[in-house]
Formats: sequence, structure tokens, C-alpha cells
Amino acid sequence: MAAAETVESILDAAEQVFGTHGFDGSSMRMISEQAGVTQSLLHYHFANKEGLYTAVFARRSALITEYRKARLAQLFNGDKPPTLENVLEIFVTPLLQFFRKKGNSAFYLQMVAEVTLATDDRSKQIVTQFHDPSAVEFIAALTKVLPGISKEHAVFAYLYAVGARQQAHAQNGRAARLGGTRRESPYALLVPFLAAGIRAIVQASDVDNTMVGRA
Amino acid sequence: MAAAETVESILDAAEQVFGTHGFDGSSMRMISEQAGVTQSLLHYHFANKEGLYTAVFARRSALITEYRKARLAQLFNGDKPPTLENVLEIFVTPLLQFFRKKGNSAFYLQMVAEVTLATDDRSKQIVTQFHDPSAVEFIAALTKVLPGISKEHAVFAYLYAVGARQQAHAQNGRAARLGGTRRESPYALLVPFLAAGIRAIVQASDVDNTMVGRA
DNA sequence: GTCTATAGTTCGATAGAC
DNA sequence: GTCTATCGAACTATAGAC
Repeated sequence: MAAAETVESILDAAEQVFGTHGFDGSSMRMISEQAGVTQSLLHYHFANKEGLYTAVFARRSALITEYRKARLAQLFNGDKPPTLENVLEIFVTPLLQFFRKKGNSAFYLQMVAEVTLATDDRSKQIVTQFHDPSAVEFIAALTKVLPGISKEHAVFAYLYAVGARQQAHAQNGRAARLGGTRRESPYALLVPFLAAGIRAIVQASDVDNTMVGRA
Repeated sequence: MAAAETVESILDAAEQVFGTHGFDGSSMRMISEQAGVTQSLLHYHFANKEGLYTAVFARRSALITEYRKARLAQLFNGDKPPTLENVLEIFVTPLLQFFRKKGNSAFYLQMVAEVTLATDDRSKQIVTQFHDPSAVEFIAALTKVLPGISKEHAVFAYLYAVGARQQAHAQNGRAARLGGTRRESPYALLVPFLAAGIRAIVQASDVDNTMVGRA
């Protein structure tokens, strides 16, 4: 009956190993050793490697999506009219409170980056099931704070933001290599960067609409 | 003596397979079948899997870096003073002319995205050797067209741009899924988005400098 | 330079004891 | 629920013929 804790330990280990080496670079043996259990126990609880991989996303995504949804709802039900910056702050803030082990948030973000960029069916399925709901929320929020933006441009704005955020939290040491000293958080500039960039997209939308209106 | 053409065929096949399945998801067998040669021939020409992987980057990177370096030099030696938009256009333009087979540019960009986000030593080594030189060029160009920006902020601006561009050319179908109809190129909005975002970073730099001056 | 054949390792998954 | 033991497949790499 201590199985619940065992399952959590396995998921923690899987998160670390999958986040570090990717799906194909990770083996069930590596994960079982990291978790301190035998390999067959992984199959008992998660059937196969793909099931374990999916379970890592399933554990986090619902909580995170609901949390962000709640914060956006709170924002739009407040007294002051929400700004683009308010929405983007919810978007870029790392959600450390959902991780039991320090450092696992970086591993999970690495896993999200992998499936977001990959083209295979398994990755597409995971993004569709676990991450698109949150994306839809943010795209809707963007259209609320930016009435001039088109649906299609809001999608592009969201995807650009996803990409910039991925590089901001990349743990590969490239920023330090390119920039010498590394005193500043790459998050500090992200919100002003995204806000100005997305407002420029709105202007492009307006120009397009105007030209369509003329034609 | 037709070996040169054979080597190119192998590299084309490796580019496609590595770009589609990643380093660990690709096997020497898959690549040899795609190239229409035997597996041992891959070892004869490239010693091992890592050697073949590295060779794919080596074939493209020098040419691309030199091409961009030349276009930037041409830009800064022209009559008109270059704008941020001029620099960014060179940055976002896909370099189709360096690919023998149609579609391989997408595979190569996928490979670049993988090593740029990964944290293992092999990926770091490849980025350092083959992509950082081009990054240094762009960061220098940014500091030229934006005198107020700090070196560190220019690095962040460059990395944000890398991330946004990666999502813009992602071939995973997510934009279509989130945005309904897909009539517009995700590249069209990228330059105005990045230009406005980076100018916002410059303003943040100026504010920082002012505050440092006050303290 | 290109092939066939295979050695040696690691993998995902399962059977069965407790 | 967790373990030991192992099977069969797939992998990287190499030896050796031509």
C-alpha cells in the first residue's frame, strides 16, 4: 500500500532521466536505478516505456493548466483592466510549487521542449493532449487584452513566446559562454521583450485589416 | 573515386534521419538504408555514429557562417546606415541555397534545434564548435545597430530570437492545430516581432545604466 | 571503396517466485 | 507490490573477402 509513494519516486526518477537524455536516450534500466527499484516494477506500474513517459506529463500538466487558468480568470475578474504584461507574467513564471524535488522543474521543462519541437507521432500526441489546452487559454487571453489581433497572429505570438521562453530557461550554459559574466536572470527581460514584440504583431494585424478593408 | 558523391549521399541521408528522429532515435541501419549503402560503409567513411553526426554539422556550418558573415559585412559597408531590421532579416532568412535536396533544410534546422536545447556534452561541443561563431557575429551586429545595448542583454536578445525562430520553423503542425486555417507564413511576422522586442530590451538596458549611474 | 557476416553489448519486455 | 532471471530483438562496431 506504499505503492503511491513508489509510483511518485519512479515518476521523479523518470522526469530526471527523460529530461536529461530525452526519450530515446533514456533506458528503463537507467530510470529504475535512479529510482532505486527494479526494472520490472516500472513495467508493472506503467506497462511500457511510452506509458511511463506519458505518465510524467500527465502528473504535471493538469495541475499546471488549472493553476494558470485560475490565475488568468482571477486577472480578468479583477478591478483593473488586465494588461498584456499581466498575461505574460503568468506565462513566463516557472511553476516551482508543483515539483517535489528541487531541480525537477528544469527536467520537466526540458521534456516539454523536446515534445514541442519533435515531429514524431508520440510527441504530437502528448502536446495535443497535455499542452494545447493551456495554449488555447493563453491565446484567448491575448485576444482579450489585444482586441486588434487576429486569431492567427495570436497563435504566432504564442509560439514565438514559447520559443523565447525555452531558450531563456535552457540549462546548456550557452548564455554564459557567449556573454561572459552571467549575473542576470534570463527571465528578467523576457516580459518586456515579449510584450513589445507582440504589440508589433498587433500593428501588423491592423495594417493587414486596413489593407483588406481597402481591397 | 566516386567516393565524394557517396559521402554526400550518406550525409544527405544522415541529415534526414537525424533530423527526423534525433541522435538517439536514429540508427546506423536506418541511415544506411536511406542512403542505399551498407552499414559498414558508414563506419568506413565516418568511423562511428558520433563522427557521422558531427560531419553533418560540419558540412553546413562553415558555409552558412561565412555566408552570413559576408552579408553582414556587406550591410555594414554600404552607403546607408544599417537598421536592426536589416540585421534580423539576415538572421531569419532560411538558407535554402546550401541544400542539395529539397526538404533537407528543415531536417538540418531540426538538428540544430536539438543540439541547441540539449544539455549533454556532445551537443554542447557541436554548438560551441559550429554555431557559436555565427552567434558571436550576430551579437556584435546587434551591438553595432543598437549602441545602447549591453553585451549581456545582446546575448539574451540573440537567444530569445533563436528560440522564436525555432518555433517559427517547427514542422510539427501545432500552429495549424491551434490556429485553424494556416494561410500565412510564420516568418512574415518574425522580423517586426523581434525588432520591437529587442528595442524594448535596449530601453531596459538604458534604465539599468541610468540607475547604476545614480547609485 | 564497398560488400557479407558476425561479434559483443544493450535494450524493452515478460515469466514466475515470494 | 516487488523481486530475480532471462528471452529475443536491435544496436554499434569490426573482421575479412573482393
